[in-house]
Amino acid sequence: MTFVYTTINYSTFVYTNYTLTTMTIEEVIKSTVKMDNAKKVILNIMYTQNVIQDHFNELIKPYDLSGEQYNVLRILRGQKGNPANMCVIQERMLAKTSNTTRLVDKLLLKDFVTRNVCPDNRRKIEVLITQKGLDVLEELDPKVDEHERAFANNLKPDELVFLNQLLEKYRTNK
Amino acid sequence: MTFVYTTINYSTFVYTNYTLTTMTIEEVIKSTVKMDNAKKVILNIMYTQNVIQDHFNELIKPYDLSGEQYNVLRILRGQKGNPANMCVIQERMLAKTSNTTRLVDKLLLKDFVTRNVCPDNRRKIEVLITQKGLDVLEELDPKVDEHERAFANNLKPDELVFLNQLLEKYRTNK
DNA sequence: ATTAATTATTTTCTTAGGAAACTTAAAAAT
DNA sequence: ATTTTTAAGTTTCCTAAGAAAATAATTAAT
Repeated sequence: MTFVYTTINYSTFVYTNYTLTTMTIEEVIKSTVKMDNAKKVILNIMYTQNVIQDHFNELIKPYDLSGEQYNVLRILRGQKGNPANMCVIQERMLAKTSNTTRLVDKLLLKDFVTRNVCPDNRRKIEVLITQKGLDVLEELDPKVDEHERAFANNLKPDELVFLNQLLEKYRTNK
Repeated sequence: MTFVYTTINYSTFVYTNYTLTTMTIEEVIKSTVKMDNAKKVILNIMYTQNVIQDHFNELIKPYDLSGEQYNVLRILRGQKGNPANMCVIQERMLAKTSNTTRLVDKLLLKDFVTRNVCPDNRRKIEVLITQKGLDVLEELDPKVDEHERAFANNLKPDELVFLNQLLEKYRTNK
């Protein structure tokens, strides 16, 4: 067991042979001035999202999928055989501003989905995930699970629950 | 005072004449399947970041600034008269992948910064915020404060502190 | 003193993203 | 029955972003 000492800036501690480094947001952005908690929370959320996303992008890089494309595939799998039309995909995505047509185009090129005009309402489009799309998701499943757990394991189960509640309450809109 | 009833999906309640709606992440993405907390936290962080960013983008839209550009201006103001070179700006930004040269180019076009080769080390660039840049930040200050408080007020002061701690612990890396 | 390696920044190339206009189909109104 | 309105997607135009290569200056190595 080794001990790591730092210049009090970082809270570094050693756990068997891993070095865990918890950095406050001020340390991350090397802030010189004192921030209030309202500002800190925003920066913490923005930065944490960045860390998660970078980690996730590494994970899917070998699969030639963007995060958004992966997300659309997940939505389509969730349909359990039923087709989803564009506006259904749109409303289930995290970033509502994304151009769904373009995302589905990309997935179509890779044969991960099919796209057909809905016979009942010819304005609508029916998008379905293919077996190839399901296969790639299945291959990714354990890696995504591990990615999620890697972060979640930093907290105790009840802390995780509380973090969810706090975030949901924090974004309550007026 | 009005009362709003929903189909139990949303936790909607009425506070004087505001309607507060707290949505769980499952409600937001209209998830049909049960998710574990590890996954929920990730989605909550990603989605909350989206909500904050959309809100902030509305705020700065009239000023012809992107969020990243605003961030760079903040870093430069934080230098209190000392110039910052590119790599200093880079390391203080939230998204480390951004192209700092391009960001500074944009700010230069608007006369919000100056850019000069460092006399001591001609590889380095000294970037300084101009009075015009300081003025636009000052004009934005109260609006940014309000933006931060609007979210922070959804939580009690100690909840805010705890949320910061949980996020910092959550992203601890191994 | 030259060559090699490193550091700091910029440029290029390609792909992605946002906003708004456009198309087509269905529903509603007269 | 025809016109108007609304809905669902798509396309276009323009700007932004990521990755990698390139440039230039400094430092290190032989």
